[in-house]
Amino acid sequence: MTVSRVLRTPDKVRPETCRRVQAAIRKLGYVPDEAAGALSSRRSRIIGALVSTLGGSFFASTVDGLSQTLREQGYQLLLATTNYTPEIEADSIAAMLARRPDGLVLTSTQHTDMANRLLKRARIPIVELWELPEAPIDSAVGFSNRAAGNAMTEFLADAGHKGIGFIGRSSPFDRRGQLRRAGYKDALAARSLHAPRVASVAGLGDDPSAGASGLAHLLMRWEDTTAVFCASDSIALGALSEARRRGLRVPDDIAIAGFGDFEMASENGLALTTVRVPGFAIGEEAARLVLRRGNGEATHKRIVDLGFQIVRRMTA
Amino acid sequence: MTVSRVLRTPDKVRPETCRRVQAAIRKLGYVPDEAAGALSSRRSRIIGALVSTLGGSFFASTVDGLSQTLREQGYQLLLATTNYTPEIEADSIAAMLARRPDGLVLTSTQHTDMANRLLKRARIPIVELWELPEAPIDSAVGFSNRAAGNAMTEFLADAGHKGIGFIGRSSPFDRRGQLRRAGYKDALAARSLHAPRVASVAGLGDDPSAGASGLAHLLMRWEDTTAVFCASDSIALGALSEARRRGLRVPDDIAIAGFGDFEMASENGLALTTVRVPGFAIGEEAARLVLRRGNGEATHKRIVDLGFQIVRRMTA
DNA sequence: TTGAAAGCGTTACCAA
DNA sequence: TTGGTAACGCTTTCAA
Repeated sequence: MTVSRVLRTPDKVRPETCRRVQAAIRKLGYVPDEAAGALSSRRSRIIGALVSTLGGSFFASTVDGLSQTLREQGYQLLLATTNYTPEIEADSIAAMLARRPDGLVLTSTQHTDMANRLLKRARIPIVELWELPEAPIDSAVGFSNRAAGNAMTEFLADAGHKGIGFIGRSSPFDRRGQLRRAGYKDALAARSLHAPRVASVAGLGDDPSAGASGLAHLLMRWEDTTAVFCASDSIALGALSEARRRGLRVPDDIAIAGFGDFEMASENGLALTTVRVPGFAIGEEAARLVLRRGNGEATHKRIVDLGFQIVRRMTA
Repeated sequence: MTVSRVLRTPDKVRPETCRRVQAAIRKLGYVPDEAAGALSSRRSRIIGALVSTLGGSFFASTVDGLSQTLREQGYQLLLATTNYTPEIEADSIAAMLARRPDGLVLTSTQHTDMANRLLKRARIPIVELWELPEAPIDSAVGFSNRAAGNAMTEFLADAGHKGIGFIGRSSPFDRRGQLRRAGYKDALAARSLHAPRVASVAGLGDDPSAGASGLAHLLMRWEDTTAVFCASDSIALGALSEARRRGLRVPDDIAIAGFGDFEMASENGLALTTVRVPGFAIGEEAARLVLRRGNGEATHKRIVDLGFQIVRRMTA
């Protein structure tokens, strides 16, 4: 009826009628059924997002940014966590596709064949986050983890360090961590410094204990290490606490740099020297991009580089 | 047709037919439309969740738990962030209701009148999280913030402290923080210790700088303060760093306790004495509860107390 | 500017 | 065990 018009295109209806309808809506407590609308119009106004986990600080702000921007545009967010498991991701993608979302946002970089097939067939905008893939499925928003790893290592080298270690996870699913490590290695090679000194800590998820054992490992194996670059601020915190336990002064005896610029890294917290990455902005931009592409604006840049920033504080 | 049965109730169909249908499904790449199913069956298999923000560590793990448990049960999660704004919450509730979710999960405790009306009328299970309200809208999963605040203050008093301060936010929307503070005051009164020593820091969201300025304020106003209880671990980190700046030994000169047991508080991180709260478990239990209530099992407990735990580490 | 009719892709219900 | 038919509550399209 006319009700639909009042709700979707109020200007196509006579003001008087409009008011009458709205009054009725209020009186009856009518809430339109978007599911029926979606079925009929073939637009769901839903965007799906897949993240490995919300813990660990990396993606939480991105989901915040996504959610906020989508809401402002009248869209809703369907969220699934994959727990770093490609099979769960594939299942979740299938489940989401069954809701006919107007777009999909992914933070993982490894997909099963099944997942790739589903994504291809879906014919909706797909945005990959937190990296700049060479061959994106559709489009991407993020920054170069490799360049970031490189930049921080260069920063440490510029500060005069001759022995620079790296602490990260060894998980094969942590593609981004591997890229940061690759950037670290690039820098060492470019400076002809020394062979890579890497402490790879087993397990998923960053946590401080990885930093503690990583620093211990590094210091035992390469005594002249004077700086460490950690793949996340959580790891850096662990390294910091291990250094303190050993009576090492930071940054004089050992410089420590993190990654992520989590809240705890701030001036009044750890005062951690780190790499700031635009987590929230990635979410906002992903929302805009997925909606634009959904509107058929295929002319836009497919890969958006939001950059990163070295933040110098007290630990390096 | 029979396809629907093969998908929903495979046991109601002859194995042979079942196989043929499944083969066809694969060959055609058929993905059922859940929206249409929802419209027809009046069950959407969607649960909506509203959180103030994912940043700040408190709710991220709860959403992880929710998402994981819902997925296991074949449900999906519609997520919205309200940015601590009751009006946004009300809008988001309306938007979610338009999707006909089978249940709603809320982390905020303040709702606008409009929101309350909508919630009442919805006739779906509503689960409130992270507190034990005296009069829940429907049901709740959490723990007593007041009891937790009380317990930590008692812990500090038991350790012999005679001057105990509290640092928290002053935001009126932070109901839970106020309850923790109330618990702190209860304990002081029960011990006949001293009048409350509260540093209320303006602003939304916990962050370390609140802890830094809070500690400075406390120490200036009440010189004989030897312990502070912070409304979150982030605040505690700020207090810790301020103490360090002042050359104060922790816990000898000043004991510092946090709240939340965030990752950074762990043994290899800050080694922070804190209150552990079951964030992930709240999410899991909320998922189970909302689904059970949706199945008409109205007999279950409406308020689930998951408790908390004082974790004694190195700072108090 | 408004209304009537025909779907959208499922599931519920009833026959066969 | 299977298939036909009628909703479910919208939007689209077309006619008035």
